[in-house]
Amino acid sequence: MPEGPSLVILKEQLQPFVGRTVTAAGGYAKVSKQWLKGQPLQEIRTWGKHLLLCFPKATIRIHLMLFGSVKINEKKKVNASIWFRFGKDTVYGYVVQVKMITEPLDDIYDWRTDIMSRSWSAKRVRSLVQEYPELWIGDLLLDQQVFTGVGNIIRNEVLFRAKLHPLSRVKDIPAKVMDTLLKEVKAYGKDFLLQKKNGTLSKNWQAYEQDTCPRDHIPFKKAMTGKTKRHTYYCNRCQERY
DNA sequence: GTGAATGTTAACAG
DNA sequence: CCTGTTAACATTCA
Repeated sequence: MPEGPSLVILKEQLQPFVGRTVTAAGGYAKVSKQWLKGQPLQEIRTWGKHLLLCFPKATIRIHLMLFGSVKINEKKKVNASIWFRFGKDTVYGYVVQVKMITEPLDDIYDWRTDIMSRSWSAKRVRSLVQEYPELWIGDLLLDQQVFTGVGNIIRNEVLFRAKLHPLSRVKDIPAKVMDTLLKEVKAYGKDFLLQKKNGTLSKNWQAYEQDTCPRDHIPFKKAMTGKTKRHTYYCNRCQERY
């Protein structure tokens, strides 16, 4: 369930808990939790696929990985990796990876690469991209240090929108095409968020999990491209390979 | 029942 | 030592 935009939705759902105080916390995640009791939830942030629950003493980082979920007052059969009670309400994190962060967030996170952040900077991302001239763009798009919050769906949709082949070498991609790609990453992040909210996300996919190219009406290629063992969907005709 | 899926990292082999 | 592969963590859906 988790690419950058899904985390933004999660953050919004949890917003009512900001300002409330943890009355108990637990879960099987190997992270200390006893300190959470009595801590008010000060703020919720996201960095790509990281959900950051900020308390005075420290921040709890939650990553949903592939199967994780965060639920409010929904007790499942399986134990929660972590849970927080706020009086009568409980927030559960199921099958999530949990980490405690004590450093100031600004020291460890570069908000300029987060596609869902107001601080996102095409300029910053472009200069980072140039540090990997030999990589295939399809691989680099999944690098969270460069394209923070991009997952396999966004990767496929954005390559299609930019008419760019996943097996293009970064150094061979014309500047204009790279600019288009960066613009589409940001734009599709926004579209993803809106479509997910109104339940039309998968309906609007043009490439991901599709059989036919909507532009050329020929079959998409479905393959594991590059080093990444994730499926890529692309059209050999309209997505140019540089 | 089987396999694949919006993910990442630690352990291992060469 | 560096690099590439495999295992591991589980859940849900087709």
